[in-house]
Amino acid sequence: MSLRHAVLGLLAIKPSTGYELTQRFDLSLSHAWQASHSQVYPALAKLETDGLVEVLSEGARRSRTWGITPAGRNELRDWLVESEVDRGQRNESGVRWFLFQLLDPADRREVIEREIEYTERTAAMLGSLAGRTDDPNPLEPSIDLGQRINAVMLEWLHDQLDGLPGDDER
Amino acid sequence: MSLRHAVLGLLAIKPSTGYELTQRFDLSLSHAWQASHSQVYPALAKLETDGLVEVLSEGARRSRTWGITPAGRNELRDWLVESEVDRGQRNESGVRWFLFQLLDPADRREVIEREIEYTERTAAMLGSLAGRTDDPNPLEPSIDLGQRINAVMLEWLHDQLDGLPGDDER
DNA sequence: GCCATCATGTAAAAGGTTACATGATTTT
DNA sequence: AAAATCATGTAACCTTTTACATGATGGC
Repeated sequence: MSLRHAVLGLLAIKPSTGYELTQRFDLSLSHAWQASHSQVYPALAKLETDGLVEVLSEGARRSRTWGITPAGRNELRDWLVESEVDRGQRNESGVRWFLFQLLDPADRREVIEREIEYTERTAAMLGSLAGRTDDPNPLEPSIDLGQRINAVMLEWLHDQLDGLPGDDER
Repeated sequence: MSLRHAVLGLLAIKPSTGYELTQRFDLSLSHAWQASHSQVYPALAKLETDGLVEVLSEGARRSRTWGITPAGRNELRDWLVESEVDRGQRNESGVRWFLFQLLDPADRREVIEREIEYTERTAAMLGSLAGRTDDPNPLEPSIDLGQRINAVMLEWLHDQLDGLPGDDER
């Protein structure tokens, strides 16, 4: 279970209310982890009983701002450094590309073109994230990685398109 | 739910018993999808009532070999071509790299080195898969993609290592 | 005063993992 | 004959998603 670690991590970056955490899962972690508020609130309650997070302040509308405790930082650090990475992560795109070969050329073309569009949109999004020279962005490394992977993905997709039986033949 | 589609896909490649399917999930799809036998058997039963798979033959030890029906092929094709890709795939490594910045340089070095080892092992494994020139491998494209992504990953990891505060300073 | 949004929670249903259970065949 | 492996299934538990439910505040 790494929902708790994702929550700890987000709180280590910045204290937040449960509501804000839900938004941050959507904005900055949606490509890697999702959690809706119905998971976040119980998770915070559990982390509190474990002494890993604490309420820093209470605000309007019954809101509570949570922060990570020193014990929470230890737990997070141990997870990141000492624990085994779970490599058996489910990946729907992986399944799709694995089964891709079963499609006839016309369908393959359609799938590839759809994916090229998506990849180009992602590239643009990553580009705008990286382009902010004003602040020294601590996320720069993972954005950079995303851009590099996106680039090879695009290349590969075009190679796959080129490899299709040409529609100029008769 | 794409467990059903993964099962349909594997059966579209080759008819199998439930037991063999479990093994094939482990061998060829473990990087993208896992399913244990306790998931596979009920899934086959469900797919049968839906008319998407059928028993082709019964063998020793009460074993039954399943195949995909024409309706099953339609369902699989529709999923691959017509349905939206679920992009919100959970990715523990993604979370880890996102939170990576929170670690101090010594810990970062440890994590990167561990990851370089893993990536090199993966590269070797992919290389041996791709090196089989004897059969025209229909999985070649996804192996190729895996190799390319692995290569940028390795580059990025070395760049991250180089970017760490040097331990030659005093 | 009404609506949108902020804010927090619980409950039901679906999906997935681990453990339990059993029997048949092959290998040693 | 015992052990390993093939082969299938169910049950309990945990996690995740979707739906239900409610109240507070700020802007119009």
